[in-house]
Amino acid sequence: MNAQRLKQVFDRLSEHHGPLDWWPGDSGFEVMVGAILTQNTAWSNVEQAIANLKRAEVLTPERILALPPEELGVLIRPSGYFNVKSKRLRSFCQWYLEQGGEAVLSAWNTGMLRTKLLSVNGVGPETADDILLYAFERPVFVVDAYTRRLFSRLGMADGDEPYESLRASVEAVIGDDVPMLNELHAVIVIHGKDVCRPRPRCNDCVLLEECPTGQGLNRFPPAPTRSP
DNA sequence: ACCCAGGGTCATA
DNA sequence: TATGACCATGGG
Repeated sequence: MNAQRLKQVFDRLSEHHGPLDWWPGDSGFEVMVGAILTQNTAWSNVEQAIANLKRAEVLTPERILALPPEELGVLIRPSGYFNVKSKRLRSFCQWYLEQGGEAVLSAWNTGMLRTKLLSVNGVGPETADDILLYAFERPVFVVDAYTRRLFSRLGMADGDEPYESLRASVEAVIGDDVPMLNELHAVIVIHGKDVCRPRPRCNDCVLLEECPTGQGLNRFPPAPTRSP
């Protein structure tokens, strides 16, 4: 990963979209719940689910566990996969309480905390890194589908590398700058939602000059297939 | 009607 | 290691 290029891309996206002040949420626990609910799901759907949890006054690990799984499913239904996510939320809350809550979890170093998060059923690498960065403010880079698409179209990555490979290459450039890691993932997501769509479509791409066709990032040809 | 969304698990080869 | 099926709602 070219350090100068990455920083240039960050600066342009940041000037245009930022500051975003992520993650939306009133507490660390709410961020964690949101990270699970937003798996492969539009955030607007997650907002409805979280609003339901708040209205029912059950947005705490104890209250969620005290809820019959079927009722939990009804509350989070707007976020999709509600049977799966109901089970995942319960697994996470049980783990969270077993571990002793947020204060105790905060005492672990980042590597240990990450390993612990990944041991929870329903918490994969991206969800774990969402939680580490946005709930615990640890210096990790979150890799998601938007990241792969953007870096791939910019020729900065293959796009289908292993998660850890892409994460490490970005962290090697950014270092332990938590505010920058926070903002970087945020602007990549917002840019992805607004402009860098799966299908060729250019709105007002701030990376216009990166595009050889002069029509914006979305008119980039598909990533070149790598030779075996 | 179709595409997409801030993934993860599990079975299979 | 690496595919593929599966999970489900809501907005454009």
